[in-house]
Amino acid sequence: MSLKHGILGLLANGPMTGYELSNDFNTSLSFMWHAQQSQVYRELGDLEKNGYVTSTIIPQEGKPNKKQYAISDSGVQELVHWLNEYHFQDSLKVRDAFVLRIFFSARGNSDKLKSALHAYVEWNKTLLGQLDAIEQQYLPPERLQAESDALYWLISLKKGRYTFRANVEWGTETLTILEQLNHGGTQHE
Amino acid sequence: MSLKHGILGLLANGPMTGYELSNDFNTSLSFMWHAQQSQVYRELGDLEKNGYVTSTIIPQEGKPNKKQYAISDSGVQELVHWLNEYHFQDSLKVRDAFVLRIFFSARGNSDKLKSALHAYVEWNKTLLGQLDAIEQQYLPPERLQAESDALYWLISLKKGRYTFRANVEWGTETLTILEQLNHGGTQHE
DNA sequence: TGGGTCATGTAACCTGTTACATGATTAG
DNA sequence: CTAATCATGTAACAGGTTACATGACCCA
Repeated sequence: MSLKHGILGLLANGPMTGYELSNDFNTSLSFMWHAQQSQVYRELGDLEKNGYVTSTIIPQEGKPNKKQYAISDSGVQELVHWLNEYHFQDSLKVRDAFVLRIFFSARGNSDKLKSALHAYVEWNKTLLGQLDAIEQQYLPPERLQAESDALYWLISLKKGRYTFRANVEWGTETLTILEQLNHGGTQHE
Repeated sequence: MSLKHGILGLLANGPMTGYELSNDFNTSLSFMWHAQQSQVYRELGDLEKNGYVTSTIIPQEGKPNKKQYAISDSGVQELVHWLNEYHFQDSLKVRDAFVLRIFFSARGNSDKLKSALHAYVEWNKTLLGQLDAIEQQYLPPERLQAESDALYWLISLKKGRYTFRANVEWGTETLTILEQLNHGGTQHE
């Protein structure tokens, strides 16, 4: 239900191609909504069929033609309607295969688990660094003063920070617990 | 891919019915893996078709018959194989419609947003309380000493705590930011 | 007498994933 | 010369959601 609205939201700031949209969902937006390229193209097809967006083909030289999508009036209407629903229950439906594995890990290999946790912590630190880069690129201080969008950008970004920081803290604490176990005696596997 | 292994993991501790499995995924396990009842029944059908589980019908009086599933040898094998993969990339693919909405909220109604955030914070506090209840019910101190499973239970539970706590902190900070905005002057909508 | 729990599922639909296909240009 | 980037998509499949269907028992 929401990739649709993610696309409409982006197009509300100006026309974009499927390629550009897809890149955004895989880079600067990936900490709040991730999507596959093939999914974006399919969704754009549906949106156009339903009249929420229109498309124009832009010829290019030396590169493949672009197909640029623009939001329609009914698209804006649909976006605003969705926006004001503000329910959050769906976003709390967790599906975390990594934690699920750990839950069953008495049957697993504890060395593998430790190195996975280490990589997990490092990766979350990398993600935190990416958020800093995004902030520097899209949210210079002068923009925060001038544009009302920028504040909501910043708030969303903070959500990513809280999440990844929590992951780092949990991972680090867990590693400590597992190390103590090893030194303390009883070893599984 | 992982509901399958979640079911196998639970069945590794003893036989269960679809109804019981489904309840677990909607209550005590929901902070790490959430699943619909209909999904559990479908998955059990597939697992049985592939020989990972076997079923026995247990007649009951005054209640509908139970269909109890037990894990097979190849099921255990499949579980252990999955367990030792330990990759975490999937669990970091975010899809958070609430944050996405906020990202576009310059076009939305800020009073609605504030009350939604308030509810979000309260709900996350409720979830934290549920984790405490789960810990008290399943993880009394004596069990942590005695059973090696219990440690991994606890670690998974901590993940839920970190996550929901981060949500509370982010929501609270965001509310403060939005309040200041209102008092400071410029109002959207 | 109305709603909750116990207990099984099916069907239709929507969303997400993986893999494939094409083909020119550009940077290392 | 090889890999990445630009740019479009399709097809098949896997996984998740919503709604429906049945029926007895228990509690307020």
